[in-house]
Amino acid sequence: MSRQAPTLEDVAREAGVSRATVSRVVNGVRNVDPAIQELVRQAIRRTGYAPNRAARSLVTRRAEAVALVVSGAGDTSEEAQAGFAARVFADPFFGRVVAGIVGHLRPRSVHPVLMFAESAAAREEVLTYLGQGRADGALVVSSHADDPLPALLAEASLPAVLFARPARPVPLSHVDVAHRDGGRLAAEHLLARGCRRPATISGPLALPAGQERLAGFRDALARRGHARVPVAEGGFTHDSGLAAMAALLAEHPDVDGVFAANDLMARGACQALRDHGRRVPEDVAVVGFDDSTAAVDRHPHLTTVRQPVEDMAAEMARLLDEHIHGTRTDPTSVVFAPELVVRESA
Amino acid sequence: MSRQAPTLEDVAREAGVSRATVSRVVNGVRNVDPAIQELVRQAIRRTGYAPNRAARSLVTRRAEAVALVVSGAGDTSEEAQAGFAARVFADPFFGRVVAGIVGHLRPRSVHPVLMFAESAAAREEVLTYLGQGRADGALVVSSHADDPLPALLAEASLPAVLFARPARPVPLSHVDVAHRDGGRLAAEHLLARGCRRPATISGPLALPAGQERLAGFRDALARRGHARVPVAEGGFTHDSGLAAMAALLAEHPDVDGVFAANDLMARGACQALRDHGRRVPEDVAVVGFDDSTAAVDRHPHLTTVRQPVEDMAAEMARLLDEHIHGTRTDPTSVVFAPELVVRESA
DNA sequence: ATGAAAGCGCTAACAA
DNA sequence: TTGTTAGCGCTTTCAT
Repeated sequence: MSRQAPTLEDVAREAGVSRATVSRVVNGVRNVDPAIQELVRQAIRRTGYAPNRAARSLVTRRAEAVALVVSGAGDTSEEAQAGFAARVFADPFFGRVVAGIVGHLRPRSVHPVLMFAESAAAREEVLTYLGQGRADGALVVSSHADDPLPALLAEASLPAVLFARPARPVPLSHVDVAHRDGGRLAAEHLLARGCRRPATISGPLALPAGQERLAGFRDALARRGHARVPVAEGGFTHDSGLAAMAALLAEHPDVDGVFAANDLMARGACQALRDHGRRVPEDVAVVGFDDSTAAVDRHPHLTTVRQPVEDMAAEMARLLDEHIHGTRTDPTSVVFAPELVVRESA
Repeated sequence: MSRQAPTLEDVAREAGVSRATVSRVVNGVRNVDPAIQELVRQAIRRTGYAPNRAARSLVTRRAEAVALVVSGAGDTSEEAQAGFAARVFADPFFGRVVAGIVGHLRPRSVHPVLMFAESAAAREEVLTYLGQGRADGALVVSSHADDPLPALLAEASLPAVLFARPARPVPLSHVDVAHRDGGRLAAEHLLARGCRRPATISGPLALPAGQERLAGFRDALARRGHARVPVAEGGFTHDSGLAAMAALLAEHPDVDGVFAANDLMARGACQALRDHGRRVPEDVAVVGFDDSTAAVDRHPHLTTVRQPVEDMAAEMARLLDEHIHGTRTDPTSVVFAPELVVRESA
């Protein structure tokens, strides 16, 4: 709309040097006389020059941007799409992912482009976007077990890194947390505080995260003599946690400890427990998973298995960097250790 | 990393026409013989051609991307930054904004680049980013009353549209909801269902939204004979709502209706109420504001004043479009009507 | 209706 | 150390 933006040429003229020299100081390439460097810097300041990124990208073949794609599964209609974005963002987990990614990207001045891939058309769009070179690679967070996007990305050999191991193997790097260890941590804590009748609200068993948190919890309990542990499957949402807890209570009114496979469900469990006249943690101890904002956004603050999400997300970004720059070519998986955070609920 | 991407030139050779012709069919410019058009389309398919966006942007001077900036106020440190992103995303409100924006942007194949402007350095980055032409304009959502970004954007005459009227006037377009009308709706509903002792938990009074929702509520009540209404100021968070409700209860144990200036605080109020042995809505009716996911993510589902956030966000994107394309030059404000949604809590 | 050709602003050989 | 120059892939007059 406004004034015509100054170009390298303008700065060069202003400083009385060539375009190439200006380009060199802009890009911090050495072999430039300090005096001239200063001259150029002043000219840049005077002209208010800012490098045109399209021009640069055209020659460097790099967008300095990555797609941050939030991926679903189905062939959702336009209607459902709006809800999809809202739902994803409602998950307190996602904010930490973004924070971790931005933390890594920002110092490198690369920026995340937000994309949703909840339908076939949307997935196609992601591929096109990357194909056009508008982003150098993709960071993908799937919300479903059978998300087709990772495979598509791999097939097109586009640089991409996933959050969490996909349900079926895909030759793509990913980061994850040691879910089994997390389940174990929860079990041991419950036992250590004296629980005799532990139960669990698992995540969706179609997801590796759901299976493994459960397996870790069960194994640790089995090793300590609890062969059969009541399980109710949840869907990682508040309501499913509430319902699962109610079901558990109906079958086993004497439970005194619950491990919920995420914080949202733990919150739901707390509410169900209160609705049934049980105090947390006096009557029933509750351990969550994630350490999301949901863990401390109301009382009782949740004792929970912390996933170092920010670190994991930063590592995703780092891996993607390496794939983009060709420093790493083989798919790699980096697994982080969970950590028990003891608060009020157990 | 992989195969060299095909260019216009390649397609042209393949189809036996000139680059210009291929460009024309790619961009849907008429004046191209239908037969040749088909020929070119086939060549495109065969080669798997995808236009290089950097090259296109270089000549069109358009990035086909907009910055979606979430803006704070202070001069926050790096440390606090991580928390900032997580906090913003935790607000169920933000997901709807994103959904509305993406709904408008996607059909036009423009994409949102996520940026946080919570510190002076980060704000500078936003300006640079736009100055470099990496995005054509900015959609900004401020979380604080004294956010300096809008003024900076206006000063640099960069295309930008705000969500909500800024606390101090800035020559930038924005969308908003009629807060006063919303407050009035809440008051009338409470009265209509028989409340005799209404009170309110206001938003931060530094924000126009805080002031006006309160003013609308008060005015409507005053007109119906309730001259003095108990008010507790909250901070739009769950905890502040809980605390405010507790304070209200301490001073006025007989309240029978509460208008909370957003859903998060309404949830906090519900919890405080329950903690004090009051049933919702039997003993105390609660009305929220926003109709965010928080309104229905647990029981009782909230009766609330719905802000048509998706529509507002879409309108933001539309306005920005117009500013970018020069179809609109003067700052404009578009105000949406709120709507009462009656559910369980009142 | 189609083609030829001139750039858009930048980087990166290559020369000097 | 600095300058010259050749593109990067695309759109867009201007001819034809």
